[in-house]
Amino acid sequence: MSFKKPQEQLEIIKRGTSEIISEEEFLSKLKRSAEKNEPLRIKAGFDPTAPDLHLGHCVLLKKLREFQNLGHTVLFLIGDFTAMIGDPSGRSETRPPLTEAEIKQNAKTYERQVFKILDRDKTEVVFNSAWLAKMSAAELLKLSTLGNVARMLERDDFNKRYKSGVSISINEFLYPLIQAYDSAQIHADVEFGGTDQTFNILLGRDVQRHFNQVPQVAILLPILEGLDGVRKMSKSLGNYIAVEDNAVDIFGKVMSVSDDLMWRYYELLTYRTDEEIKELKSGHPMDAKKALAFELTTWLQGEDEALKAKGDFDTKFSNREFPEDAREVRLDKDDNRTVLDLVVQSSKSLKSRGEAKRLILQGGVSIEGEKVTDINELVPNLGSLQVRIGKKEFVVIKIA
RNA sequence: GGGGAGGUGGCUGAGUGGUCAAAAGCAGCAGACUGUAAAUCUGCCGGUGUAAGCCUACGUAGGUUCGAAUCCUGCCCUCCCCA
Repeated sequence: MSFKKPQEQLEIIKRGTSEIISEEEFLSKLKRSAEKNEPLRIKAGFDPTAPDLHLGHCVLLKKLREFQNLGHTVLFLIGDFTAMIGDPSGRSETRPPLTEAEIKQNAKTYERQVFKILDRDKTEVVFNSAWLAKMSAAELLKLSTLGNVARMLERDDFNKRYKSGVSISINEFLYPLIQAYDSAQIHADVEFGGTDQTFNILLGRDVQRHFNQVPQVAILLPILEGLDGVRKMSKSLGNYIAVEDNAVDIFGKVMSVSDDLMWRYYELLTYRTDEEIKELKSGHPMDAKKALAFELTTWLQGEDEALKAKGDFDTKFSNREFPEDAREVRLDKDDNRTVLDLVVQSSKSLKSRGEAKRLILQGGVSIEGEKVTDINELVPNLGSLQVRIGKKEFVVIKIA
């Protein structure tokens, strides 16, 4: 296998990254790889507790894929051992430790999602339990001497939590070290992560030096904002687009994003060149957004699904028509069925009767295109009815 | 080990015996406006009920009281100061 010129590779990888530490080191690694005709080992670590991958992860995965396209090997590291202990980092509530079976299950889910984007042939999936489970207490203690409290407290999130009086448990101090140790174990040439991983990745360099290895290069990627446009995309904030969302949802969620955020998504998630983006900016924002939605949907769910999703979106929202493939619900005859009953019986999204009542009273429900606001109005007791519940739910109700 | 502060709805955070299903903000939902944008404005925002009400809920288990998020006791958890 032959590699592109190191300088060219650097340019490709550099695009869209937030920082590379350091570029010179990276370049020399690329040079050596090309000379020896050996792929670089690119590490990316994942926590198996949250197997619901979203676009935030995709920023990283897309970059990894670019590396693979250049001929390098991705080491997809699943932090199963760390998950088994129960990682409390980030949030105040401690997560319950996962069982071995759960972790296996999650890892499978991971692979299913990840290979939508990564090249399976150039990926090695590794579990850190392979070496950590065997680690002795003595070795762990030795490792822990490589870090110190003052340094740990430099890390931004620790620092904030410490100052504001939020608890930090000892094992959280161990996590960065363990992650760093992983890098030494797998002899990573490069480690990838979001900018929030800076500290951990840099610590990896120290640990590798300790083991007489050439330290890994840190490649840091920007954090993708979620649908709200402010906070980072994350599952717990509910502002995410999951890799496994269905095409209609992906398309719809992208369309609901603000114009500003749309350009950010273009930059971080697509292969569009600067010129193309400029061109799009000069047109109507909605066209650009539809193009983005289509592109991302295609990426994750394939073109056929994306086409359907686009069609669906156009009928529902652009043309405000009732979609043809709306969900169908069959109900038995009932002479006394009110609008409220109908909505409660057919909706999937409403959690309580009170919520349904509110929705109707506020004008969020229409039957056969007519807005209905009287919850006690009786519904016709025959045939089929097109019912719209809230913004997103469309149901065809068949009464027989 | 000693001393102090605290744990409230998805989150932040007010509330120190009845007027508390609990202020305010954020998030969420709906309507108006639109490009299903965003921003803005309006309404809603524990469950059930047409409603009065009832049920559940202020870390947890008890207790005091006609009445407790509020007072007392035990337990769990967090933070600060001292050692």
